[in-house]
Amino acid sequence: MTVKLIQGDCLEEMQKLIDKGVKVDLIVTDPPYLMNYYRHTNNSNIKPILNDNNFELIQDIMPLLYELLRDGGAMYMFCNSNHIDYFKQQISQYFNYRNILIWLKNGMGMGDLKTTYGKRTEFIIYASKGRHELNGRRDNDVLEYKKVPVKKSVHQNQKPLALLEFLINKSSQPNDTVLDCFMGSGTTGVACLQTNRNFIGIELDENYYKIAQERIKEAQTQQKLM
Amino acid sequence: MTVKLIQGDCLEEMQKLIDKGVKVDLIVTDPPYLMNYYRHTNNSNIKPILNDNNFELIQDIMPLLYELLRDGGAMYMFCNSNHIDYFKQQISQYFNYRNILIWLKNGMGMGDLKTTYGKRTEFIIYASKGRHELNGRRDNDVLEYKKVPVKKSVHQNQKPLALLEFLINKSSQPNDTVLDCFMGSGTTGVACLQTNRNFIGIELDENYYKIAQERIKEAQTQQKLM
DNA sequence: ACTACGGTTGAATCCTGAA
DNA sequence: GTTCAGGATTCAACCGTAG
Repeated sequence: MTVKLIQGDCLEEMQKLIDKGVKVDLIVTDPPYLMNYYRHTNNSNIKPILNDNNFELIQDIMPLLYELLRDGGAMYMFCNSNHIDYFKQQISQYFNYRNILIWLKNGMGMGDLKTTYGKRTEFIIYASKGRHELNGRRDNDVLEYKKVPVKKSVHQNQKPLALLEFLINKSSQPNDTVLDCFMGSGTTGVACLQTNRNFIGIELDENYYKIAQERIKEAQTQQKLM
Repeated sequence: MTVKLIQGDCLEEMQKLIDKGVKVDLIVTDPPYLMNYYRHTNNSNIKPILNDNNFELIQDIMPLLYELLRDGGAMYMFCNSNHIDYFKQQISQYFNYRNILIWLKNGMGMGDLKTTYGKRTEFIIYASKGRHELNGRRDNDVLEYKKVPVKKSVHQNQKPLALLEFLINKSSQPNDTVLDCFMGSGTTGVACLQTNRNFIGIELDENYYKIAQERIKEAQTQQKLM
């Protein structure tokens, strides 16, 4: 299995991959959610989120993602309910929109306690390039996985490993290549190692890039020991 | 408690209500989902679905709904994942978008078995006019209610009574007035009787209008007996 | 006539939950 | 246990019309 980690701007780096003729079999990624907020936590590893409502980024990555994905490949993009409309429309401009999957978490999110319902969900838009068949039995659109506890997490929005493994298993084969252009702390990469997929991960932030490197290296070491 | 049932076009009838100065405290409605397909069922009470992708209708009702709702009131609008982006954007043009609630059903939908995940969910967009406080404890965005079995239902997509009662209780007080401009078989009206709310229901289809009349009359009779 | 295109019909088909 | 019916769909075959 090969793991390729790239530190840099995902637009530039994806263009370089395209220029080299790279194709991937599956995209699994968790882009910035276009929100301005700070995370309230005592864990100093976690940085405040400073997206400037960067809608253009989401728009700009779509043609690159589409170009990089092989025909018949799938994409899973995390998204929260606030921007589901924008994400769905952007994705639909290039890909075949298929499902909105619901990640059903334990616990509730924050937000105004009196005027809104607690958020126990996050969305994952599933789309394909051409016809893509899912592996295994017919699962449904509700994926129930516990959150990674903040105390154990190194990234502000770390996704459960089992959830990523599920998506990878549904939509790719062993030895396929998976791309995550917003790698964060590298959970997708670890999931790829566990499921025998090659991985290409891109991350802009140096701190997260190093964390991802370490996590993936550690997972590789553990795998060799087994 | 007063129940007002109107047979007619909801655009025209809502305009008449506005002209009379009517205001409602809550809107709960289940509009056509803008889909074209035929339903496969043996229940002869249920008509095939023949929406002609009437996007304009959804657009046109928004200003009327907004005008009819009192300041501080809420709206719950059912929607499926295929058109969630369109519904959310239309609603956001007038209302304060608050949450996408997930109705978690039993069973799965149909559709391509190989390329899509089975749908176990439907969406309910919760929005408000100005600030609206929810009643009772803080609930979350996942509402688990079993489907009404087709054999027991009189409408193609009858919603569970308990689900409607939940929404009504969260966002209105006894003696408030609730509007449903796509009444269908009148489940919202029955839920209003159960929760001591006044009800205004509008339905275009004569067949469903009569069914709603009967169901609501029956619910009233049962209530008087108690 | 032959293709291209668009709109409509109905077959398919698997997991779930109720019986 | 085991059987059995049904689902806010998608796909593909099939027309009818137009170029």
